[in-house]
Amino acid sequence: MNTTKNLKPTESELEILQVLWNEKAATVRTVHEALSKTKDSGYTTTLKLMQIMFEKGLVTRNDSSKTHIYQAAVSREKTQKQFLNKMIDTLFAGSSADLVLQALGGHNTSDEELQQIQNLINQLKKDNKQ
Amino acid sequence: MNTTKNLKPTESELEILQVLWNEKAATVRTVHEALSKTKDSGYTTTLKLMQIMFEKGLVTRNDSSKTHIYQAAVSREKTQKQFLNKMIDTLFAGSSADLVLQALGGHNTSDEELQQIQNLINQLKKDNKQ
DNA sequence: ATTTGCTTACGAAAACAATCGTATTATGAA
DNA sequence: TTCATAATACGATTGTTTTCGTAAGCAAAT
Repeated sequence: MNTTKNLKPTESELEILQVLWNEKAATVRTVHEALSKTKDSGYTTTLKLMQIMFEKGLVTRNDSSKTHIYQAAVSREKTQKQFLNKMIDTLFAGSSADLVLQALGGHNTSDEELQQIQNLINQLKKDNKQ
Repeated sequence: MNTTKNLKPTESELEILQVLWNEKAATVRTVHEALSKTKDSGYTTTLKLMQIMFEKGLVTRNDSSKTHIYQAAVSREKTQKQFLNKMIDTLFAGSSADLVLQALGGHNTSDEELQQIQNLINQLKKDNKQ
């Protein structure tokens, strides 16, 4: 059984999670600084968002010192899967293959990446044979 | 130059577009009926949403008869690409390959679909050589 | 002609998300 | 100890999305 609530992070929450996933742990200040590169909202906005995320259980925090340290409480992979499934559902009529085709076409993908995907496909083909 | 405004459809608007893409053309009633299978909001809600979508230019409509006929004004492909890019950006740190790997793993993909993807990969590899 | 039923139009409420201003508190430096 | 700084807490505002109620129009059936 999984007690984790299945909350879909909002747009802004995703941006914050992105930073936390990269940094592993970070203060509001650090997160805000990172976000400032691409958007310009105030510090208290970031703070408030992170407090809300804490209430929702999207992040954990260590408040043993005055400056709290935050960590993501949901994994990158799980979140990716969550959004991917939603997207396949509402935008690709349930076909993950269509999504893959669309993602690969109209995009530059390096040989290296192609090889990675190739490997996975080979693996999946083998699995299908079982 | 492209005069099409680049509006990102909302969640509910996507659901409606999905129906329109499938049906090619549909009345509010038809769309609402289709949506009713998976959600339960009232008829006028669907109506209002479609009116808003009309104002935004997301759909066109033929109002020559009392019962208007709607069509999607944005293509499925263009919209897919729009969301895919956004997602790769905010959730996969810019790596479309990561997205593909995640979409293929943890999912059942038929041999047929795998073959389709395989073909595209071969094509892309060839293209990369140019 | 009147009623009935389905339609659009549209304002307004409710729900949700993002933003900020201000008060308060902890901490280290003067 | 006092002061300056930087942090949290949190209410309030603003903006956007979703929802619905109600009015008004049209058309077919009675």
